Amino acid sequence: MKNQALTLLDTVERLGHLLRAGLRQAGTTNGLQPMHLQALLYLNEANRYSNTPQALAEYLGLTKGTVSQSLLLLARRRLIARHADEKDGRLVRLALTDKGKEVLKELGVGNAWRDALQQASPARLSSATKVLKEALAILQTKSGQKTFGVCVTCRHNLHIGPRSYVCGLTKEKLSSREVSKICREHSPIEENVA
Amino acid sequence: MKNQALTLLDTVERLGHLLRAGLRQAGTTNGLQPMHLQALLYLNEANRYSNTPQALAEYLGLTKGTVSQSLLLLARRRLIARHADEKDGRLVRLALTDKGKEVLKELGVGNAWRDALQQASPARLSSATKVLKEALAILQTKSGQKTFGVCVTCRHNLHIGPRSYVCGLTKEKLSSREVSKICREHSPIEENVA
DNA sequence: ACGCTACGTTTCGTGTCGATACTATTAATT
DNA sequence: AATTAATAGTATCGACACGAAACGTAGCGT
Repeated sequence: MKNQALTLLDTVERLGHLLRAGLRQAGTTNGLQPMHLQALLYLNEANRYSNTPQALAEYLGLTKGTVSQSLLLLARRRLIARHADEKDGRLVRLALTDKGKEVLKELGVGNAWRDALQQASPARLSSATKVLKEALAILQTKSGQKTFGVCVTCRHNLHIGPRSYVCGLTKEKLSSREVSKICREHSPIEENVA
Repeated sequence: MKNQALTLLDTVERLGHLLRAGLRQAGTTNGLQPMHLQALLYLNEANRYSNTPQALAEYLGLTKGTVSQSLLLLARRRLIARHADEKDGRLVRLALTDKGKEVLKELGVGNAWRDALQQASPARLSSATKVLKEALAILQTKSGQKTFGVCVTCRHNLHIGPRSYVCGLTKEKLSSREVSKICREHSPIEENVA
C-alpha cells in the first residue's frame, strides 16, 4: 500500500477510459465522436445561463473555436438548434432538438453503471461519492476551472419559499426544475472552512 | 437523492474530464496529445508481456492502426524505442527512451491529485477506492475488455517463495519488481464469489 | 465617439481515429 | 510438407478534433 491517492487516481483514470470508450462505441452507431455526445449530454442539463458555446467550451476544457466547429456539425445533423439571444446579440442559445433528445435516450448512458453499482451498499457508495466530490472541487478550483454544479449546491441560490428559488447573482426566479440543472456560474457552498 | 449511482457516475465523468484536460495542457508544452502521454504512461508500467502496440491498443480501446500512427510519431521524437522480438518476428517491443522517461518525470502527473486528496482520511480513501475498483472490474468484464491489472492481483501469479514469483500462464519467473507492473493477460482473483 | 472586452466564427495546420487493404510471421490442418 | 488460418504490424484514405490566430460584431466603459 504505497500511496492510496495514486491507486485511486489510477482507478478513476481507468474508469474514465471506459466511459470514453463506451461513448466512442455508442457514437459510432450515429457517426458521432465522444465529444459530440458530451456536448449533447451537457446541453441536456444546462440551465438558462449556461446553454451557450462559450459555457460548453469551459465545461469541456476546449477552446471556443474548436467547440464552434463541433456545434456546426451537430446543427448540420439537426441534433441541436441555435438561435440568437434577444437581449444580448452576442450570445447564441443552444438547445437540443427532439431528434437530439432521442439520440440521448437511445444511448442509455448510465445504464451499465447502474447495473455495475447495484451490488455496492448505498452507504459506501455515498461515502465514495463524497470523497470524490471533495477531490473534484479542490482540483477544479486549483486548476482555475469553474465547477459547473447544480444550483442547489450553489451559494448564490436562495431558497425563498416552498418550491421558490432566486439566484442571488442574476436576481432572477428559478423554477424547482431549474435548480437541479448545471450552471456556469456555480460556486460551491463552503462547508468545512476549518 | 434520486440515484446514488448516477451522481457517482457524474462525478467520475467530471474527474475524467479534468484528468484529460490536465493531460492536454501538460502535453501542449511538448507538442503532445493526451493520447501520447497515456501511451508513455502505459509503457512505463507495462510488463514484458504487454509492451507491444497491440496491447497498448487494447488498453486504450483503440484500433491497432490508430495506435500504430501515434507510435510512429513518438518514435520520430525519440520518446520510445522499437525493436523486433527475437523469438516472435511478428512482435514489436516498445520501450521508453531516457528522453521519454524524462518527459514523464517533468509532467508530474499525479501531483495535483496527491495534494487534493491529502485532506481525506485514509480509511475513507481506501473505501472509495474499493467501491470504484469493484465497479471497474464489473464494467470491464461486462464490456469484454481486459482488466490490465498488476500481477500481484492476478490469479495466474504464483508466489513460490520470498521475492520469488512465477506466472502460471507462461511458466516464467518474474522479479518482485515485475509483479507490480501492468499485464495484458491479467485476470483478477475472484474473492467474493458469493 | 472612443477604446475595451466578451462572444462567436473562420481558416489553417497537425494529429486522432476507424475502416480497409496490405505484408510478414507463426500456428493449425490437412 | 503444403495449405490454410490466425496474429502482429504497417500504409493509406477520409472525416473530424483541436489549438492558434485573425476576424467580425455586440455590449460596456470612459
